[in-house]
Amino acid sequence: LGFVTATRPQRGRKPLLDEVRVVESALSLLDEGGLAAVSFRRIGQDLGVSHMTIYSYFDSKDALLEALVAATLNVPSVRPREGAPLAEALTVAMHDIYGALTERPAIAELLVTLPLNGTWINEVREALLDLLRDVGCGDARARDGISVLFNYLLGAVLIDARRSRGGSPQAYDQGLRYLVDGLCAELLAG
Amino acid sequence: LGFVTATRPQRGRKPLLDEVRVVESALSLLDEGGLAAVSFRRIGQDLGVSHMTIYSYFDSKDALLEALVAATLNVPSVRPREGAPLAEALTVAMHDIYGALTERPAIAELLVTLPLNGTWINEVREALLDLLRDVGCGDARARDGISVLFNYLLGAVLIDARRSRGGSPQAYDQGLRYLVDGLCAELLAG
DNA sequence: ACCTGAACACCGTTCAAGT
DNA sequence: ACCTGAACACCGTTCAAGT
Repeated sequence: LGFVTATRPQRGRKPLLDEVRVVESALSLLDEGGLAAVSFRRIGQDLGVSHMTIYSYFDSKDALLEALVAATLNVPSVRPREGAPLAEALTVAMHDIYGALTERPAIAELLVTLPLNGTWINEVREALLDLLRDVGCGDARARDGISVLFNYLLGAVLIDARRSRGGSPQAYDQGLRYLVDGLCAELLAG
Repeated sequence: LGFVTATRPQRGRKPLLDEVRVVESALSLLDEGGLAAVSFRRIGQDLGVSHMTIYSYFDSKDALLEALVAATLNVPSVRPREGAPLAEALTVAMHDIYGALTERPAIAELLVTLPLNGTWINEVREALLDLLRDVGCGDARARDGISVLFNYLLGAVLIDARRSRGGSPQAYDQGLRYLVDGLCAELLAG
């Protein structure tokens, strides 16, 4: 569960919990009962503490939810690999993020609902931007490209998650191909 | 506010309200304070009735929220116009839906959160499918096409709504062009 | 620094009762 | 059929008090 926890001076009583255990409990509640099942009271019950104890680790529910998003979005392939062609690197990264969000659609809902003040979104964003900048395209163009791809990714996850009689499973790859092709053609030509 | 209300036998007391007024109140609360401001209690207060009276018009909060989505998505251009080229008709319809959702981003969130059992989503879907079928493409292919476009549309609305330092305003049209071009090329060739 | 229960201000919804 | 207030089972969060 990759998110940073500052080392503390350890004065006073030893903590019963830590941020990771709270996040794990929250994620298991999320997987079982959806977003509605994630509450400070249920987490406290799950961990055998007062629901108020959770405030020792997260200042608010929004702060906890942001940690859930960060833990989910932390996939390795968004880190740029050297030497790989642009289209392939982009496609792999988008595919992995898609996979991570498809396994936990509620996290995609949070991506939409949350204020997104946290640092994690900027990290993911910058990593993807580096993928585009490596190929020598300008900053504004790279931002538009990321926006285009991420728009499509988020929409795909959210719709596919609750598809009743929608498109086929290949529909996502099909659209992604259109976008990557059009994007790369314009980037390399311009 | 285009959604159907069945005419009733009118036995017993004359209603104080009707579904349209409830929806209007809910939408004004939504525009002022976001989704969090939409509650049966506040609507009742706004309309000068008990919060329980709202249950006379909508069986549950989800039913009310679905009506809000239906009222917002009811844009004229999704109805097929005869003689217009496919790419143009699709682009216009997508553009109008995009505009409607951009003015009320919370409705896009609802599109994501809600179960979507209602009939309205099928109507919009069928209307868009007709646009594709008019050009003679198969049913499965048409569904995939709609899925691709709608994925992108929803993602774009949700991201653009809370964009802090994202892509430029043209980013949406750019991606839409890639998708429509790729889609039409494949449809007409295959 | 961490933990706790009571209390506050909200929810949606059920119920029983009124017209 | 429509309207209502009390009550129930939940929330997140503040507060004061404990270790």
